[in-house]
Amino acid sequence: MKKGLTEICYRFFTNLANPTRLAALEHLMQNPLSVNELAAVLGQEQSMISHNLKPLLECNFITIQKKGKKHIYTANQETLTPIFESIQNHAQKFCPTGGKCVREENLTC
Amino acid sequence: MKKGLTEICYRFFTNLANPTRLAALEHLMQNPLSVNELAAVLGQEQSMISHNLKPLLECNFITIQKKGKKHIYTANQETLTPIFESIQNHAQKFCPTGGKCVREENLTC
DNA sequence: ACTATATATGAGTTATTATTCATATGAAAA
DNA sequence: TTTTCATATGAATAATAACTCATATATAGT
Repeated sequence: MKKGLTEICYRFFTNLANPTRLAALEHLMQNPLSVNELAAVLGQEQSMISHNLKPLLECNFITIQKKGKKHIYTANQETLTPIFESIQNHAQKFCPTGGKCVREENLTC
Repeated sequence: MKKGLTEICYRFFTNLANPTRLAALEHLMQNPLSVNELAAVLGQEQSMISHNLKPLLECNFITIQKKGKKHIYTANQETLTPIFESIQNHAQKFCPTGGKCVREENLTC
């Protein structure tokens, strides 16, 4: 692990450690959506979606494409697909019962 | 992205979105260490290290091995190596200047 | 220009998470 | 069996991040 990666990783994980942003990404991974479309599908206020898309955009987890009034956001599949796959692998191997861990004493993973 | 993965990812990212835990992992990726060894090398209090190792252990990002009084912690390379590699890839491709992003308008990634 | 629509931003509040300090537990040595 | 060393835990405080509401900006249509 290179020097400085800790800092990059911290920004990376902090950015993604948010249920609204993850839910937004989950939808954007399937197809690009506008802010209001995301708000509708997630049942959240528009301003909350905008606030949460901003950091995702800043770290290029998503890209924006402005079509008239609408801002269409697209997921960065190149980055996100392998990350989510790694997490799925970890979950399958180490948290197989979905909420409980392999090791008996650890119940919150 | 499977249903429920958002929740797993949230725990995953929340757990890792912490500079102390990332710094600890950075060292543990190189070789297993005890709590006090980590405290020394990170210049942090023992209780803080213990507090931060706990969630890492709970999600099996690290494992513990008790040798007498000492508790030796080992990084889960299988999970962590690909994750950190993915992040490095992302950083190289999308944040090449280390702090500034590819897209001009995004300066905080 | 004026209105409607879509999104972004700011500031205040609330909620969550991290840190610290004191203390408890547990294992080995004297 | 009590002392020491190593780690863990609890509770209070401090720090950080999220959410909400009001409002600003920007684009397009009338």
